[in-house]
Amino acid sequence: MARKKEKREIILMSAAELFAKNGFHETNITDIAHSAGIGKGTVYEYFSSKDELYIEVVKFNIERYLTRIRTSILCFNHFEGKLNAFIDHHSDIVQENMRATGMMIENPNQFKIPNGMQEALKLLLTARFEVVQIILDILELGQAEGRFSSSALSYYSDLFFDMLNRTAMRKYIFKLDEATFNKEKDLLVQMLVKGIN
Amino acid sequence: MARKKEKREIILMSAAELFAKNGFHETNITDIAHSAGIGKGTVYEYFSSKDELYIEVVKFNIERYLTRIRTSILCFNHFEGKLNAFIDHHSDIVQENMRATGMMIENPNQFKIPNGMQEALKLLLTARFEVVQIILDILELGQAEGRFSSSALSYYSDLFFDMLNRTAMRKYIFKLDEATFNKEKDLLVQMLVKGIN
Amino acid sequence: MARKKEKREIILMSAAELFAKNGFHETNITDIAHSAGIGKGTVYEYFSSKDELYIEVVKFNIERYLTRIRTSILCFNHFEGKLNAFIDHHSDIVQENMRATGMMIENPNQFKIPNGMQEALKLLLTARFEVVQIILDILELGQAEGRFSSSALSYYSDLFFDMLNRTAMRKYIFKLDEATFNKEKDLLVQMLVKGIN
Amino acid sequence: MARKKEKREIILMSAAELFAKNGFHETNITDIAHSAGIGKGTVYEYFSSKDELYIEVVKFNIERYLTRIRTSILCFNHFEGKLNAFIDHHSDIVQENMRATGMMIENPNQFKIPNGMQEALKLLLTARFEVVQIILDILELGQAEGRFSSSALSYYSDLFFDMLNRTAMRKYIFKLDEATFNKEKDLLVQMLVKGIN
DNA sequence: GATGAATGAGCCTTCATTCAT
DNA sequence: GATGAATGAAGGCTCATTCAT
Repeated sequence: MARKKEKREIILMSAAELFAKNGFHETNITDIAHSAGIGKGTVYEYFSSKDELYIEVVKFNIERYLTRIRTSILCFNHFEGKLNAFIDHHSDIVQENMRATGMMIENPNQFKIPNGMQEALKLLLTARFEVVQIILDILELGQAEGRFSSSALSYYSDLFFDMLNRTAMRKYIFKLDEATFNKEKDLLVQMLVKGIN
Repeated sequence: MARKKEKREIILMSAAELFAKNGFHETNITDIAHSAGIGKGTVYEYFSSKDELYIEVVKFNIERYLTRIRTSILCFNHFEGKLNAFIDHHSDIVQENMRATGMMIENPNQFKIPNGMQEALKLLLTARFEVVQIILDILELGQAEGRFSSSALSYYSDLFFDMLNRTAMRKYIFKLDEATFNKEKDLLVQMLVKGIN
Repeated sequence: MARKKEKREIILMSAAELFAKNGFHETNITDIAHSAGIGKGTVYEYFSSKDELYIEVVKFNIERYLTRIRTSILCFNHFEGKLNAFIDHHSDIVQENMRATGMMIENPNQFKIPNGMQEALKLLLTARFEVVQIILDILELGQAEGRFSSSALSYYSDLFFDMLNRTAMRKYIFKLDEATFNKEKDLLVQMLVKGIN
Repeated sequence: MARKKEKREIILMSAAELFAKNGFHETNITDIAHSAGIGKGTVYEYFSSKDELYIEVVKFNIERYLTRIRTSILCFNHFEGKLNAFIDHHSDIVQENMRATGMMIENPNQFKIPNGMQEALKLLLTARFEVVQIILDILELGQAEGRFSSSALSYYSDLFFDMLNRTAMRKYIFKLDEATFNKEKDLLVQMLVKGIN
């Protein structure tokens, strides 16, 4: 079929898709193996348990997300460029995720973690911290550019992640057309700069 | 033990606590019954299935939340008063919920819905809509008071719910002292009025 | 409601109907109580268990059947009259039972006994023995009247019960009209007297 | 242990035995698995549910019965030969079934169908129809051989199945010796030909 | 005597995991 | 390394029976 490295990745991606679409408990190993085109027992050659597989899926998703966001903002040098790139790619990822998983447009459980799975939780919290750091860097750049002054950029960065995420979700939840969505992205940036004006 | 009405409520509250603490799948009927101090079969005298019980818990939580928020803002007549009341009570509810359930302070899954439980999902989406409406009313009051002008209050109201929620969560996640938390609440309102400034 | 004696009978008849319609396991005490218009606990005032209730229902059915058959043949003095009365009343009982219970016309399980319920089984076997004795008396009368001679009337009596029962069932299974059914009753008696002829 | 085909059959036979001995409701999957020498979950590898397993057992029993009866009468060319072969094999099957299942000799519930299991009921009714057809073929052969004349062979065939079945049951219920049983078989055929003589 | 709320034993079924091939 | 048949723990749910009122 493929080399060891590749088969592991196939399982990981199949699992990522099914976990995203159906959640942890509603996804079973048989389905994952079937979706990956391999035998049930083979999953256990690469992952020691369903829990571990889930952890690896979380890691995989986080890595993919961070890599993409970081790459996307790399080629911009200024505040606005970086911020827009961040917003656009985050929105795209939300969109792709929803399309790929056929996720109910209204489903707010994108980042659901099975209770008690502490390790996955820690990974996600750490990842959020890293994302917020990226945002903070952008905001500090904006401040250096004189767009605004604030001694609370750390707080605002944290908040901004939720604001952006909600803005991206809104597009799909409310089936906004591109123009309206762009308007909302502007409103989001505006809010940073001068509040609800 | 108690009258019929009361026992239903006892089950509901035990279930609410366990579902919140451990999630739907990790909570079993035996645990709920045990926690409610009753026999397993008794749960089925009041709720026809685990799913139905879950739905009722969601309804119960929503009702409790909305009633409390609505009551709390009722006695204020102006923008700032209502907004602060909303913020304070939402924060308190988050705090109480976390204390009551012994929820891992880092747990972001407060509003997790088991996959496929469409009815619970709808309830939650409707509830969010109602909360956002409450926020919108407050923002419109602020606008009437001349605090700001905007033709996008609807969008900002939606966003504000996440901003506030995150602000409330931060207090417990980062174990902020009261002073710092109050500072962040101020920053939140400030952001509305004049952006990151 | 009624005197003790009467309430017992109400339960018995409700149970008889439900057991006949749905079988032992598919009938529960709640349904019986409801159908009898009393509380669930009250059933246990009159019958010590579901099993005992079932036994009593079997006794009740047997008694009713035997009484009716015996009464019906009493007023006839000769072979043919008694035999026809027996056939007609047995058929009527089968029919009534089916109507009363809304029994699937194709259901062959009229006399189903829950496995392991030895006492009910014994009652039914004893009852069959009594019915066969009634048939034997009639056949012996026929022999005394010179209709046929046989040293094996005991065997034939036993067989005759099944033959008659099947003949009665056929009417409902195949939805035979009255004329055809009467023809088959004639064929049944004929067979006794001169075989398939 | 055995190949897939064989294990399915082992489960089927264990289930057939237990269902026959104890009935549907008094037989649980754990017992079947234990009796088949396998784990409980394994049953569900071969049958999707207890109901399906029951249906398959009914099919299995019918198939076995029909095959055997058809084979046994095949090598006889004349009425009496075929009829006796039918009678003998039916009796043997009743006997074996009773021995194999340790069935209470008095148990009349051989063909009991759990209420509401419509599919099993249909299978059994169809099977009876096929058996009666076999009997009809034999009787028509007898008529062609001039043993008797009748325009109601269809009715008599239907009746004959019950007559024969009762004759076979009598042997075991009343613990008849071989001679008496043979006498009764003769009486049965005689009855066809010339009635209770 | 009458009631029905409470109970828990028992059963079907699922599914993560193992292991012989 | 790959497989999937086999397993049994675990959980939702039913219902006969009890007992306090």
